[in-house]
Amino acid sequence: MATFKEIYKVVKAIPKGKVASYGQVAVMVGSPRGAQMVGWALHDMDQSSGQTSKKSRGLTWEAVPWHRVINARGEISTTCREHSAALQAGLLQEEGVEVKLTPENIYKVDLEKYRW
DNA sequence: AAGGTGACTAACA
DNA sequence: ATGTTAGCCACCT
Repeated sequence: MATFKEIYKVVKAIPKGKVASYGQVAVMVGSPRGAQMVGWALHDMDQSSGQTSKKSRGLTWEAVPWHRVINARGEISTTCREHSAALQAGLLQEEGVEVKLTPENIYKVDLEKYRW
C-alpha cells in the first residue's frame, strides 16, 4: 500500500547520482497509479533543506533526497517552479547529475543516463 | 464520514 | 504533433 512512509522509504533508496520518476517510485511502493501521490508526498516537505518545520502531515521528514524524484520526462515539475526547481537542479548537479535548462526555464535530466 | 486535492501519467481529440 | 480530459489513491478539513 502506498503510504507516505513507504514513499519516503523508496525515495531514500535512490542511489546518489541517479534519478527516478514519480511513476517509477509509485510502482516501487506498489501503486502504479499513485504517481500523483508520490509527488504530493514530496511536496509536503518542500522546505528544501529538510526540516519538519510545520508539523505538516505529522510525518518525519528525515533526509529524503526528494530532489532525485522528477516527472516521467525527466523534468523538474514543481508547482513553485523556479524556486524549488533551481534548488533541486543544484543538488542534482552536485551529485554528478547533468541538469539542463530548457528555454521554458524547465530543468531537465537525461533519463537515458541517470534513470535509476 | 464525505468530499476535495495534488511536485503525475497515459490516453484521446 | 500539441492540448485536454480522465483516472488515481492516500491524506486533509
